Formats: sequence, structure tokens, C-alpha cells
Amino acid sequence: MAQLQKSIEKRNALVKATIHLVNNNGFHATPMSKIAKMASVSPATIYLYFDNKQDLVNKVYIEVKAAFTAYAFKNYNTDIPVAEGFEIIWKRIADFKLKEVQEAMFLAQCDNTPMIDEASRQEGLKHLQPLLDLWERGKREGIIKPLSPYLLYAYSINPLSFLMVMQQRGVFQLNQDHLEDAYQAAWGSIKK
Amino acid sequence: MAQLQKSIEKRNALVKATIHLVNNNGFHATPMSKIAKMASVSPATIYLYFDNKQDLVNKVYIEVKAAFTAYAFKNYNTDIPVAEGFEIIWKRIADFKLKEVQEAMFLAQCDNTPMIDEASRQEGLKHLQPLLDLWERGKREGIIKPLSPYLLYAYSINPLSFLMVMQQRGVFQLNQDHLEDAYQAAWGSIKK
DNA sequence: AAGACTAAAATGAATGTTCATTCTTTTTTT
DNA sequence: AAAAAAAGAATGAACATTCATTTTAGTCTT
Repeated sequence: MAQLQKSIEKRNALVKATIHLVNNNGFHATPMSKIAKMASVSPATIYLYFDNKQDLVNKVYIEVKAAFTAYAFKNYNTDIPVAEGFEIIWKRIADFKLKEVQEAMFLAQCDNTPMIDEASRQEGLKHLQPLLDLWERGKREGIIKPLSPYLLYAYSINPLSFLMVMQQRGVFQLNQDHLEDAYQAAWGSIKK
Repeated sequence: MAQLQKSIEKRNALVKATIHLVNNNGFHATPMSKIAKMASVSPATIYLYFDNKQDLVNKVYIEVKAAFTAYAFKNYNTDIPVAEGFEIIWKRIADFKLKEVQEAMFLAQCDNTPMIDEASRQEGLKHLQPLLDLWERGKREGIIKPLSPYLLYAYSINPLSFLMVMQQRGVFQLNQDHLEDAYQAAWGSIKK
């Protein structure tokens, strides 16, 4: 019998086109027809890979989020001291946001709009657990402030998103010196 | 002759409906017909007050942004010492985001998506000038770190937006203690 | 002060377009 | 040859905007 043979390249092209178009126009202003055209595929073909438009964007979100966290936690493991672990993760996240600008912008947009299903949002959140664990450990060891993880995230990790959006809009140019300053500010605002 | 008589209440109702619907569904998923219905007005009536959908959302953005900055800088003037001025502004901003949740959410969404015209975005940015001036003064006086204003903003003001979004989503409950912690983190990350 | 007049304001229905999705046919793969 | 993959065209729904009327409320006349 014939084999399942759906091309992984076609799927990738669809994902990439979705990210690009949603970044520039937003979810509802990117028609399936444009996604198809940019991926050099018929509109009907999209439906061989995804159930519908919502499913497409949900899946892209989860995949990009997974790639992001894999990148962020690449060199981290739970044996590393808290301060060092934080630096490793923070800098990997900064790296990701500078190198994978398209993906990072896409995540920022998803996280700030009602574009994504609540279920997919939850799914994406799960991947951040190692960071929450690190903070718990830091608090237990008396190294970082005993604050809600949301405050810690807000003041140490999330500001990067803002900087990235400003950079993307050409408002200012983020360089290596800025990043070092930003890291100091991030760590300074959470360490005890 | 007959007078110009367009009702300010109708316009306000349209603005309010736009904020509410865009918050919950996003710009492109809120039809003019729904905005009209929520404002108890005929769809055609919207076009007496606004040129088109894009104009509507641009104008709402600029008006909400203006209200936000007016609120933020209410008790501030340039004679106040830097540290005190920062505290006043920061706490007013926090106040606004907690009290005018709908308006604040709307701004967050506009600032993170391609929903608004670039021109309107620029227009909205202008209003923040007093804060940039305050930072310049702080740097001259050697009170705050000599960083790019974007870094200062990212680590002191912007985290509030993140906290607000999390609160809005019911992820966690922001209370007065949290706010004091957040203020300390904000000031700590920018003072020299 | 009542009625008639006028222009703005408001409306509901119509229009034409855009778009997600499906259908039917063709192409590719095994 | 058969079954999956892909395609392009067709379908029908949703939507922004416009159109043709009606309503409202100032102003003028008497």
C-alpha cells in the first residue's frame, strides 16, 4: 500500500510563512490564501497538515514556545548554583530573542492578544517550569528575594520582550553593552 | 440654521465598546456590527464619528494613551526631586493599571501588535516625554544609572504591564503588598 | 407660541468583497 | 493500479462600507 508521505518541508514552509505574516499583519489579517502563497502551496493543502486556521496558529505557537524553552535551558541543569543558573538561562533567552527575532516577536504577540486558545497557552506555560524551580531553590537558599514568581519574571525576564519589540520597530539598537547592562538590572532586581 | 448636534454620549459608547470588544476578541475579530450593537447604535452611525474601522481604533488608542499619561503625571511637576518624582509617577501608573483595567489592557494589546498605524503609535509616544526628561535629570544628578531610557523603561515601568496581563488572565492576584515589592524592584533596578 | 422648514443625525437594508473551508480533479508515489 | 497528496476552482458566510430613507431638533415665520 502507499505510504504516509506528507512533506516535512511543506509543513515547515507553512509554519514559517504563518510566523512571518502574523508578525506583520496580525492573525486575523493574514488570510490562509497568503500563507499558502508564501509557502508555495495550494490553500487546500494547508488542510492536510492542520485542521483549520486556529489549529494552525495554536500548533505554531506551541512549537515555537517549545523551541524557545529548549534553547533557553540548553546549558542548564539542576546541579548548577542558582546565580550561575540564572545567568546561563537569562543569557540564552537574550540570545534567542536577538537571533530568532521572528520567532520571538511571534511569541510576544501571542502572549499579549486573544489569538491563542487558552489550552494552548497553558501548554506553552508548562515548559517554563525549570525556571520556576530555580527560583524556588534560590529562595530556599536565601539568595533571591522571597517574591511571587510573577514579580521575579516581570522584572528579570520579561523586560527583554519589551526591548526586543523596540529594537524590532527600529526605535533603538540593542547591542552587547546594552545586554550586559540589562543582565545586571535583571539580576539586581531579583537577588536578595 | 440647524446646529451640529452629534451626541458625545454616542461617541463615548462607541469608544467604550471598541475597547471592550478588541480586548476580548482582537481588532480583526470585532466586526463593526458588534461595536454598533454594543453601543446601541446603527452600524452606519459609526461612520458619522469615524472615517473607517482603522481610524476608529487609531483614535481610541490615542485618546486612551492621552488619558493614561494625564493620569500618570497628574501629581508630578519638574520641581519635585528625582526619586520622589519617580515614585509618584510609578505609583500613579500602577494605580491606573489596576483601576482602569480595560483601558490598560487595550494599550498593552495595541503596543504589541500591528493593530495601530505607525503615525498613531508615534503620536502616543510623545506623551511620555516628561518621564524621559525625569530620567535625564536623574542621570545628570548622578542619582540613576546612566543607561538608555529604553532599558530604564523596560525594567521599571514596563513590568507592570506583564503583571497586569497575568492578573487579568486570573493567573495570579496582584495585591497592595505585591505592588510595594514591585515598586522596590523597579526603583532598585534603576537607582545608581 | 404653534406650525412649517431645513439640515444634520441616525437608521436598516443593500452591496460588493474577502476569506475560510470544501469539492472535484489531477499528480505523485509506491 | 491504487491510494495518498496536492491542486485550483467553487461555495457560502461574514464583514466593512455605502445608500436611500426617516427621525430629530434647531430656526424662522406669522
